Amino acid sequence: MPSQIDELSRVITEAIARAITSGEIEASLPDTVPLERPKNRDHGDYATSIALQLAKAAGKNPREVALILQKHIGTTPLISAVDIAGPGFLNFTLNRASQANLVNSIIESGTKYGQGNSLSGVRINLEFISANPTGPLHLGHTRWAAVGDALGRVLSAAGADVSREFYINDRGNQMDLFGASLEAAALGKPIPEDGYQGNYIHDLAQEVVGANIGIKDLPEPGRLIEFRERGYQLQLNQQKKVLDTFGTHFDTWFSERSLHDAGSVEHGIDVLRKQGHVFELDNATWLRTTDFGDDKDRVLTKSDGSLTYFSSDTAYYINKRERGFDICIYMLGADHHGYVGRLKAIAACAGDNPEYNIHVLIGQLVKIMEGGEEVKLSKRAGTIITLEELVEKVGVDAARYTLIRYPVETPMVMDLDILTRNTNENPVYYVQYAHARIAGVLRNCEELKISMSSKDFDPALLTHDRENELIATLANFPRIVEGAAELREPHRIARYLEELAGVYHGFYSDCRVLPLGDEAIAPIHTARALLCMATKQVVKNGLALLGVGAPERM
RNA sequence: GCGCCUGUAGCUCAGUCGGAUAGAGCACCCGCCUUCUAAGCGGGUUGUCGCAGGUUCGAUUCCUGCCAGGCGCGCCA
Repeated sequence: MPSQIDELSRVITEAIARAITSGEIEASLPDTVPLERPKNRDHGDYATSIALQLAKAAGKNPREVALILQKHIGTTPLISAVDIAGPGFLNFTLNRASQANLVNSIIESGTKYGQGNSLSGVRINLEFISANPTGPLHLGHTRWAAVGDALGRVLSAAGADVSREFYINDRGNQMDLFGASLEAAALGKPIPEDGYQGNYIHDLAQEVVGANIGIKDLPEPGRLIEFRERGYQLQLNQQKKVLDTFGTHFDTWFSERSLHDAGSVEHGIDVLRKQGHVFELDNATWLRTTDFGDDKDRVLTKSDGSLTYFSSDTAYYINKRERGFDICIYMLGADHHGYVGRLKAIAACAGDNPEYNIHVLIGQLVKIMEGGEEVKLSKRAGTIITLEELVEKVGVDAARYTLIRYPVETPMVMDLDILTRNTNENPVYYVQYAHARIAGVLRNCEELKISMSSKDFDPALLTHDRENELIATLANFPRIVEGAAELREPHRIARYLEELAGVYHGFYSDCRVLPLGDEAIAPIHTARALLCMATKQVVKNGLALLGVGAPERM
């Protein structure tokens, strides 16, 4: 079914064309017609500023242009009125009954309503969290666990072929430090100065010892390696388990070591060399990233022959592209924003388009408030808040929803006290409550044997302002999903759901769904029940995109 | 010094190609459950959109400069 927007856009374009042919307006036909939902409902269902834009070329004042277009548009089955307002806006009021047909099509589409194809055929590699396997996932990781997962769902809904990937940083000095820290903890020795200090190290060390009898008696350097490897596996499994309970799943757990073992790093450097951006200096091998806007060139192979972390990054990117991904999305913390330039430069050096093939999202840090005070987070002092602790305090749904509802570039503040309260101070309940409320109404409809068949649906009955507003809001959902995917901003889904829930609650207050008292069952009850059903579907679909539950009862 | 992010109501924050009277929740005040879930609804109060210029029919939005806060600038990983 063509959307209302397409239909309106077509009607307006044709009107402009007629106005041009008749000589009333001198202008060229615009490529697209700007159409928006006016904030103020008095301004109709849709509005366009096209007259203001054409006015310049036409040499007429905008209201005159609007008047001419208005004449050429006339009315159609979809449009019941066209008004001119303000400096020259054209405001469209749609036929309410024709809009109400949407209810049936939402119910037919079911879980598919909201999905689109704006990204169909695009293969996307979505990498997020990518923590070191040397400790529990903390708050920063948790923001990505929620947002990254939601983004994956949103991109899929837009038709993209998405693969979620967790890059395991299991190579390099920090792994040895991790091993040494575990070993020291197990032997009752002081943890190395720059080692891992948290309490979890001691617990983990005990776990390693318990599962590997005799490990404490191994000779060096085998003992340290054994602690490192056993600890690595346990810690990684713990991360996987926690993410699983959080509802965040990955298609691929990609080990940095495997990149080296497979010779991918050398291969990556070769690829870049062929592109002509690799050079030797001071006994080291460099990538000339400054050719593409990076602030300095980067070392791939150090003068002692060892490989840098940056060489893994380049190899990994090239590996992703060779696996067939069109777009590589990276989600990084604010403390890594310096990577954006060099990652883009890697893509450019590989001969790709950094504006298309690579997309880096930078998430600002999360501040935690408890008891009216900021909780200071420090790895060293062991005062990190883990994903597990957060979930324990506020639950999966509240944690996910709260982390998702803000744009990632907002440095957000999480107030644990508010999250813990099951009140409407927490927007997740506001949305979930709407879903549960509708579920309750529908249960009652069933009990009263109100027909829920689409055959008995009469769209002409849904003409109340509240009904109209609700239908208009439901109609926006596909656009919201598409926009969220396009802009990589899943928070738009959450904001939309809050609006939808509000509109539904308004409808609920003013429009009685069930027959009152001994009132006979009439077609209006069926119409409203189906409107409820469509709304429930959209709330459910929206929450599913966020990975948040849609309860039938609360 | 250079770079990225942020600055909108008392608080936490929305605000996609520039649009009409700048919004939501919380907080505060006043109403609404003898029949659908009151975790709700309706009404009221709240603004130098950090500051100063520029672009134009029109700027919270785009450009420049400045101020404030956060983060970052390794042959570390």
